[in-house]
Amino acid sequence: MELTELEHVALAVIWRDGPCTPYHVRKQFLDSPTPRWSGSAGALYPLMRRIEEQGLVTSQAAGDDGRGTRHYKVTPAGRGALVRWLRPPLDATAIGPIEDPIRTRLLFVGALSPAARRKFLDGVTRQLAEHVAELQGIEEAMRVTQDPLLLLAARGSHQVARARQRWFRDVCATLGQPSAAS
Amino acid sequence: MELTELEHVALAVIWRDGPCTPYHVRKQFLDSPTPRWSGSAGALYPLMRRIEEQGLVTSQAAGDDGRGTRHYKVTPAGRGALVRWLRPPLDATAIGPIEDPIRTRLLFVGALSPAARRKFLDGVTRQLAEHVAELQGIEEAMRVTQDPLLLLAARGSHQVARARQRWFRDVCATLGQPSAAS
DNA sequence: CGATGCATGTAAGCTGTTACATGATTGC
DNA sequence: GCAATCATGTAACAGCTTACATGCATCG
Repeated sequence: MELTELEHVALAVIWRDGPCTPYHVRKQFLDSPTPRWSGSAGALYPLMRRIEEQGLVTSQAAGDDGRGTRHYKVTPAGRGALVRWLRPPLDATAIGPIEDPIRTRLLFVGALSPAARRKFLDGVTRQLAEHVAELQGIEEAMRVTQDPLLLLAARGSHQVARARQRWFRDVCATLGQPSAAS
Repeated sequence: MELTELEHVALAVIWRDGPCTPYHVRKQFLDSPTPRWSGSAGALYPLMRRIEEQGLVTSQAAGDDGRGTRHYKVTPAGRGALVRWLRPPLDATAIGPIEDPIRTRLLFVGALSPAARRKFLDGVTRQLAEHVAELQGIEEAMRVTQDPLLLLAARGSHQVARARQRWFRDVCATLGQPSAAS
């Protein structure tokens, strides 16, 4: 009966975007600038039937549509589940440490020759710079949409990416000079 | 033939910690301060047999052990796979945007009443402060171990967490002044 | 010598992905 | 009217987790 993160987010999208189709929900994931889920049909169509069986949403056939499209909206019970999801204290996995594949790889740079290690540091520095620039662009774009929540979210990913970039500069400074540490 | 992230990390641990047992590898995940995988036996025992079949590691029975313990070490081919994993350009999922469940939830705070929204902002602020303090403690602990890579990694999670905390202060300022006194 | 924890391993299940199939709609 | 895309859906699989089973070791 416990909902997964994806189920919660799908429920939240249905709440926010009124009666809407499974495809609309999918598109939120497909179009997300910071994709965490693929928005695959194989995940979402069964998911929406599942939460309907649990009484969190109801659906209604779209009369004029020949392919059996159904429009979903949240029930009071679904609204309750949504509010519980947002009510502190948030569970540890929501607050907890964020995974960072670069940090993971860094632990094993000892496997590289000095030359390869320098290439690693330089390459990642460059890729991080590109990544930060991209997120900055997204933030600009969100500023135009006038949606304060989307803008705040975009600022979040941008700022976290910049912190990561600053951290990696530190890493380069520490590892770049051989025997600078002791 | 393409290795997953967990397979790569396990391979890297075997490289770093010399001939070692599956249980040793498991423990690295079990004891990690920033856990991404559970270190479950069900994942790791089959995994290590799998990468042995691929010729990335070899194993050898520990003579004096009655339970068939085997010690694994990486082969030249495994070393090659490890180096390829670390060679830029890193794939997009390694560089790309970091997921943040708080950011996700923020998009739907509109579902909350003003009072509940205030509780959300205050509660998350407090939880983030605790989280940052914990990561700071881990960084201090790593400073003592004298391992520069572990220290850099701990600094990374700490600094990213602080950036997230600063961002959330911005969020609070934008969405309504919380009673943030602490 | 019995309880507790260390260590190896398996079975089943959950969650989501990729790939495919198919019908409806739209644009040229 | 035909191709491209929109939209719905299913089947098979991948990757990991939880829960269990079991043998060895250690310490009171």
